[in-house]
Amino acid sequence: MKSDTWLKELRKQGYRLTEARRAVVETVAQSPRALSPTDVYNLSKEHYPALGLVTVYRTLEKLEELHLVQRVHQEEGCNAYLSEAEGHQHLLICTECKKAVYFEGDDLGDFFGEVGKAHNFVVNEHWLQLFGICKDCKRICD
Amino acid sequence: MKSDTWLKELRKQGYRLTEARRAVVETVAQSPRALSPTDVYNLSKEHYPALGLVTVYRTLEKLEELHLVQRVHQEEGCNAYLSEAEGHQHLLICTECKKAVYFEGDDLGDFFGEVGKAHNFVVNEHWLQLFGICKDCKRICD
DNA sequence: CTCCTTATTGAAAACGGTTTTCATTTAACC
DNA sequence: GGTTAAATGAAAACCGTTTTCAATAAGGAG
Repeated sequence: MKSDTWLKELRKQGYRLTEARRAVVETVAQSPRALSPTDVYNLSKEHYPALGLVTVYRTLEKLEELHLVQRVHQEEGCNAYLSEAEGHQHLLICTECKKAVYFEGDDLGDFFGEVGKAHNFVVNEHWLQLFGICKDCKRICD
Repeated sequence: MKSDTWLKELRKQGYRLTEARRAVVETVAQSPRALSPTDVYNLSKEHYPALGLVTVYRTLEKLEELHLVQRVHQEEGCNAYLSEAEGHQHLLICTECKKAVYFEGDDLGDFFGEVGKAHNFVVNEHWLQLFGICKDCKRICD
């Protein structure tokens, strides 16, 4: 269970495990799409109604510090959070249902180096995201 | 002169040419890096002190509508604006001085299609940005 | 199990960037 | 020059995020 791993990791860092934190972690860990703080708040409140929005912000901050979640940029906003993949991966996001999937992009490093060289840059980071329609949503559109 | 082209384009769309608008357009058109609304405000004020921040927002909005500028996402924020390139191009940004350069990425389409197929997605948009250090800043770092 | 310390919490206030409102100004056409 | 509606800047409203603070509760010590 991903949320248990996350909780264990939080504990290992010396953070306390509270009901509020558990609710937030559970929500984010099991979501197939990136969630905004408000999304997390609304979803988590169902399991822990006393939850405050502030706690959502603070917990997301910690999860990001520990590289358990990452911030995702989309057309609709740049403040959504998603479980991070292990290793260096990139995102493929469905523009209909917002489902997010990771893929490997190892092959691209060389190309990026070339681009850099051509412009007299030393490239040391890249940021790649694909957008499309997933099979499930495609079916509905047709 | 890029700013003249932009002003002409605004006029063509029926917008009026004001001093405030000229100042904003000039600032953004000639900037080598993406600028936040506040950046634009401060820089433009030097040429037109009566300028209001609201006008900056409104003008940037129009320039974006006309695809003369695009919004750029960076570590520091997602609300900076840069002249748009003609055709489909990607950005290479210096993390030191923020200078932005466009490059062609035509070769990548096939790869992206493959990634999509492997995950049962129809990919119809991609978002790619490289970050590095430009020659000028490299010299200073060394 | 109970006590104690201190991290964590939620409510409310503060904050900062963006948008709306509105009376005034001014560009563009006659 | 006169007219009209678009555009302007100041102020207020707005909204997502952060800070403040007193109350709560997690988790280690006894």
